[in-house]
Amino acid sequence: MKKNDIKILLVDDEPDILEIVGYNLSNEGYKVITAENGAEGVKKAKKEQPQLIILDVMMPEMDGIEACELIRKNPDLKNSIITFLTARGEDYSQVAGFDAGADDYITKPIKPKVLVSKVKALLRRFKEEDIADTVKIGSLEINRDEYKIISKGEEIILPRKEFELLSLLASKPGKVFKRDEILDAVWGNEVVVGGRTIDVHIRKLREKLGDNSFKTIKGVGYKFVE
Amino acid sequence: MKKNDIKILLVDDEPDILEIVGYNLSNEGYKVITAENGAEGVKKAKKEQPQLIILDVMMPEMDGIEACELIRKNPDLKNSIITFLTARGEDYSQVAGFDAGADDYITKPIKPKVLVSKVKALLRRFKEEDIADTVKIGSLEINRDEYKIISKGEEIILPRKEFELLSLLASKPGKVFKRDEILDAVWGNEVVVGGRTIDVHIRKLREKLGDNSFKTIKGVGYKFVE
DNA sequence: AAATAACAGCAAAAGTGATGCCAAAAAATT
DNA sequence: AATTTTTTGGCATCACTTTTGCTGTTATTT
Repeated sequence: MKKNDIKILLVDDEPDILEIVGYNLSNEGYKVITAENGAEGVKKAKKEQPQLIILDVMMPEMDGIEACELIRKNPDLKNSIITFLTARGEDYSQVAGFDAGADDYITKPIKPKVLVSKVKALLRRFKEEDIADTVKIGSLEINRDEYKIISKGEEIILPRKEFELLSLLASKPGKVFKRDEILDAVWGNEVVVGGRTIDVHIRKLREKLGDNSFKTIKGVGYKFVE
Repeated sequence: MKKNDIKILLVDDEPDILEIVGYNLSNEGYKVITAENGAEGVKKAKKEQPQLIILDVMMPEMDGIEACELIRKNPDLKNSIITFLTARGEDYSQVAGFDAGADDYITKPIKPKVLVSKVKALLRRFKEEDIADTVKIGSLEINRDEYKIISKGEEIILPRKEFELLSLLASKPGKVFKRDEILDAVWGNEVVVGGRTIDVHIRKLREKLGDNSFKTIKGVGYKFVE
């Protein structure tokens, strides 16, 4: 998982906090989602499945503790890390927060450096877990692990040869692959297949992904463009 | 792992701190080991393999930061949780501490209730990872200890191979496991079994858990999806 | 400009190979 | 010994792959 795939949900009723914390985390490369109250926070947590949730304790309507409990009840979110934002001296809320299932708390006033260090430390474990072998080209996402691709948000499962062909072409967008090269890479240099084989696979890919992505260079080969 | 099997190493040069923190944690049922300086702390950490290490930052001879770095270098201790004890306002040491590989910090003066809550919270993650050897994926719950699974609330006992196969596939939902990989992981690379063996086990699992969870990627392998 | 040749697109058909399924044998557990 | 689990081989099937023959297009030659 790359850094910019890590989502952090920030829940606070003060726009200033949202602004400054959000800015600092975005700057570090994280994808930041914000919510302005507990209810909205819970909703977005369920929808976005963030790895880290930063919850202000003191909020109108639904406070952080309650939101935390609701979030923890959701099984999909049980691996998320939840940390509270709390003013110095609110020791009571620390205890209650931990009981509600929080992993940590951050005290206000917030110091950007401390915050970022803390977030990194909290996420360290999470990061180490899964590094997906996935490549992104524009709106196309190729996932070698799962033998599937995501095009325009839609998941498509491709047969082996088609997948490998796409995988090859998309590995260097813009580069023209000669027919020989393709044959070598996808079919292996021992196997000999007829001349029209590649075309047919290209056609299948065009059907599934849209014509415009695959350009034919006559007499040479094919290339993939965004 | 029972609570009284959990070891906490406490490193501080002030006997008072050792006394009060140690007392509170012992009271909670944890096994507490103490050290009075950094060097001793590192030594005991290596020897005792505690799950949680609480390090005072300010100590004569070897300070907490240095000790932390040394501990983190030890591969056996890389899963230990390290938290610093620091006086309020020492923001510098917080940052340096995280850089040195700490997971958290606790500010002095220490409030027993906060301390205990925090320790519990820190250990919770640890417990979930290593102790409760059970994994949840959607409505499926896999209990490696007892070789059984819970699917849609119903408890199912699976034979070894079936269990291991499911366990493997479900360990990374979505990921396609190639036949070779499966053979390696479940059967071991020395043993050679016929080609139809995997199919049959997949079939059994499909019978027991429902068709839709196991997808076949022809020419590649299988994957588990929710 | 017309004729020719080379090339790629296309659809359908044929080929192939991997997987599903079964029933039965072998092995392991009880 | 009885039962359960695991493996196996045969067969059918289906998905994927490759071929085929045709068409249209582009490039080359005359």
